[in-house]
Amino acid sequence: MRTTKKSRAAKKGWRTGTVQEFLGLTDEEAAYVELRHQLAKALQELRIRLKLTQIDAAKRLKSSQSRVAKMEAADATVSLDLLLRALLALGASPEMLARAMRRCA
Amino acid sequence: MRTTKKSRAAKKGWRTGTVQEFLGLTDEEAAYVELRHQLAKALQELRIRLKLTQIDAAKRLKSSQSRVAKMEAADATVSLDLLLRALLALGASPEMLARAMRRCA
DNA sequence: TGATAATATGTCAGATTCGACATACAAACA
DNA sequence: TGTTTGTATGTCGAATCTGACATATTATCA
Repeated sequence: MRTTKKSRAAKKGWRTGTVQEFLGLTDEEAAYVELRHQLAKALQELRIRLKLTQIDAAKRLKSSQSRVAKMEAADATVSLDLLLRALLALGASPEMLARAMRRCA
Repeated sequence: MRTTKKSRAAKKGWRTGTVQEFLGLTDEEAAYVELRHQLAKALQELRIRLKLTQIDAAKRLKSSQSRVAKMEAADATVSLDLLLRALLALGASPEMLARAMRRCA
């Protein structure tokens, strides 16, 4: 964020800070959340690149449309386990996963 | 594997092939298993680098010694989720995780 | 050798996550 | 506008995963 935006916000009385601060997450919790979001995004991008609907994807994953939607939304009821298996099932390479992880840093 | 070893094995009547072939795993199943093993190994290496016993590690992870042992053994009852959270809890960087992923390729 | 510390394995009740279904919302087009 | 297609959200019984405990196995050292 350029300082201008932050200071403008301050002038208007907005409190600024990270989501992590706001929720009081530890570093590892924040990293975990971030990781989930990066993988969820990677999954959606991969599905779209393959020109699949969520229903198509669900078939390949032997799951349901609703669960695919939740995966892509990084819903709390979706485990990293499921996210990673979904990515692999759609043909994501370990290289691709590594890149998604890197994005968390 | 250098060819010499494989051909020597053949001479002795050993059948050679990958574990994947033997178990009849699909590519994605094999990748999933490999991923688990790489992360399990990374966890053990990290714990040892920190000079922690499994009991010490269990305390930091708010878990038990037996579960830590199973994590490091990539036991079937341990999810990728738990493995990744354990790694993060011991301070593994996304960079480190990315490196472990890449080792699967 | 035996004692002690570290790690591995088996089991289980409670917690979490799963696929599935119903249904709500949103975009594209008639 | 209504219809169709794709996506999001809420719920639930069944399946899976979890920490904990007991116990076995494997070092390490006296």
